[in-house]
Amino acid sequence: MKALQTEGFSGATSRAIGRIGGFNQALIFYHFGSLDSLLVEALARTSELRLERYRQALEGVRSVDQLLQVGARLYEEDKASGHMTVVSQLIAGSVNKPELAAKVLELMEPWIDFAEETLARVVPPVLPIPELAYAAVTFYMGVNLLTHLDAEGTRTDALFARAEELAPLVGQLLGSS
Amino acid sequence: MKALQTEGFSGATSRAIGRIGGFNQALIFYHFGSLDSLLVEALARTSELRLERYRQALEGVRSVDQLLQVGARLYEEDKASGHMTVVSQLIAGSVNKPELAAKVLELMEPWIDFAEETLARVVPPVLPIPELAYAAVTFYMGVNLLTHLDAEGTRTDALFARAEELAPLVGQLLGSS
Amino acid sequence: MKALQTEGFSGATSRAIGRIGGFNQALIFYHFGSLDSLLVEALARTSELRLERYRQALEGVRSVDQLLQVGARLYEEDKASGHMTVVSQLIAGSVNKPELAAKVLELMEPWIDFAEETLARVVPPVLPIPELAYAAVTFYMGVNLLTHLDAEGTRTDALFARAEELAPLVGQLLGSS
Amino acid sequence: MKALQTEGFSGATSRAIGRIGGFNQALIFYHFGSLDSLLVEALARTSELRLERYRQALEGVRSVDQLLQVGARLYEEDKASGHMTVVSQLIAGSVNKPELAAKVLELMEPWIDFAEETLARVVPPVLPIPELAYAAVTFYMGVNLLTHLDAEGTRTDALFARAEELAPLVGQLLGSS
DNA sequence: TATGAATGAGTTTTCATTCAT
DNA sequence: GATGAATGAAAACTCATTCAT
Repeated sequence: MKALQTEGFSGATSRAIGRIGGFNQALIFYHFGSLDSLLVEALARTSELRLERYRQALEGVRSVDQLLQVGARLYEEDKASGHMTVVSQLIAGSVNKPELAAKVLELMEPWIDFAEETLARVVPPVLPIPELAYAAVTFYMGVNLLTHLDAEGTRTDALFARAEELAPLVGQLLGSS
Repeated sequence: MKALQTEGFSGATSRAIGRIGGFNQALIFYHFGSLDSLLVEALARTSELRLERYRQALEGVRSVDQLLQVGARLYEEDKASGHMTVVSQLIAGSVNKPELAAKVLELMEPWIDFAEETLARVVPPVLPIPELAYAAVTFYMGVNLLTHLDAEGTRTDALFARAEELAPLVGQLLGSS
Repeated sequence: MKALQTEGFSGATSRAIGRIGGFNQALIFYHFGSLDSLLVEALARTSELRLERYRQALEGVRSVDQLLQVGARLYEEDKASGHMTVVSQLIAGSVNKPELAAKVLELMEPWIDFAEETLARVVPPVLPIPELAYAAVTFYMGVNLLTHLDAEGTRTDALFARAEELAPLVGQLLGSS
Repeated sequence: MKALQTEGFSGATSRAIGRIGGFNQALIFYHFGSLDSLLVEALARTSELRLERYRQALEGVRSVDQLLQVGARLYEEDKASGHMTVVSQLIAGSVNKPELAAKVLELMEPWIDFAEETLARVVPPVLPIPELAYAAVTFYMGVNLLTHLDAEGTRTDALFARAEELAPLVGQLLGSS
């Protein structure tokens, strides 16, 4: 994960990973068979850990208002832990690697399901939950992708801040429908 | 652009580009000095062309309703032309290349400005236009990134379809605020 | 010559020479046929010019004393004009290029002859003039080669200074034999 | 060393070295990091070996006479072993490579010291030992440089032969001062 | 005379992966 | 489990040279 963060997908070579992790590069192949397998495994682990954390953090949430507040905190964690970079780098890096793409897609499914479950608790049922969930995930991918460009994260931070501010209004709007 | 689409950032090597374009790979360095310069140039060109197209397509738009309708069409064009892949691949590929990242960021600015101008015409002024614009661009980056995972584009297509459907409702909601 | 000085033999490429001289690299091939021909030509010209200058400066010299004094001045000129680097770089660069080596050798001959003529006027005839001349040229090649290592030339300068100082002594010694 | 001898500095490419040595060129980078490091290492080793040999061969020497005799034999060894070419090629090749030049210079220092020590034992103390030592090293660099031009070494051989012949005379001359 | 574009072979270096130990 | 060495393919980039204009 550290390698993906600092070197990007095309820089996350076996040598780089070995150097960063302080071990022999051949171990990657001994334990994982191939570089891509290691990367997928890294994605799988961080994905599972984060999903668990999301579940726990959002289980009590019942309003858009709360959702946005807790979401902002989770976003900070994702950023700090490097989870974000792993996700966006692997997605981007999977363009010409069908097997990698397939596994990434597979790991994305539980997130879409989770988004649906959560939104179902929070949003009036008139709204199309599946599409909304996919939109939320899509948006979050954009956040992932832009994270390193928007270096200090000022703009995205501002976004979340503003969203929290407006949350009551949104809740009201949706509630009124 | 074709190389980025079919091979991804890490596969868009000078050899691959030369092969796909049917010319000697050394020409890339003769004309552009480096691979990255070529890629940035490709991004700059498609970005400019698409922005021009967006301007023309959205200049008459005055409602969220219309915006979503025209937006769905523009999205289809972006996808078909390969513009999307260039964008997401270069952003993702710029993680460990500060100069590349800087240039990509530079090329993104006019889009954010454009999003602000457009939203200002379409959305009630109570809403925070700058944040909304950045959110829109972020969301679109997510769309770019997921494009190749969601191979036939079914899910994202569904998203746009649903959005168009709901556009009047959104307009009503916002209008009522 | 400037290219050989600043870039060395292996860096004196057609592109580098064109850039430094401010002309199109293809001109080298138009006018000289090949890179090596250009380099040989450069050596030939500077060699001829310097030999002419040496002849004129040393024609009146009749003692070791004077020879060392004038020699020190000629050495300074060689260094400043870049003549030295051209010589040493082309000799070194000719290791695996027989034709180049042959031409360089050819250009060296007049210098050996000239050294013999000059020494014959200056040194007692008991001494083996041809060997002494070759030794002088050899020594001077060493000076050429070391010039860029001994950056400010302090050590070689000290050598010449000391030699001038001791010249009368040497003259005496040789005269007494 | 063989590559430097047969191909010269600009021809001592990783491919050439690998081919001549009968190993994969990538090994150069695995073991030495860069081509230049390999070359410097080669110089360091031959330099150390030869210096050791020089020390041992010259330790008992107490007269110019003997010095020239032993020197001629050491010169033959230097030529046969390829030590000469390595030295001159690396010096010449370091023109536009400051780090290489620095390391070459560093490796030359012990030789100058050694020359001083030896000359101090052999030459009357009236003479300026440091300058004489530097002159000796400089001369020997010239010998190195000219070695491949003067293919069969006839002229330089003659030089040494003549010097041995004249050694007693020189000793006498110096002794008389 | 001069130029910009083009080329194929070359450069150093890095890659993922294998393998003997 | 772990390591250092090894490999062949490929990376970005540069080379001398050619050629049409």
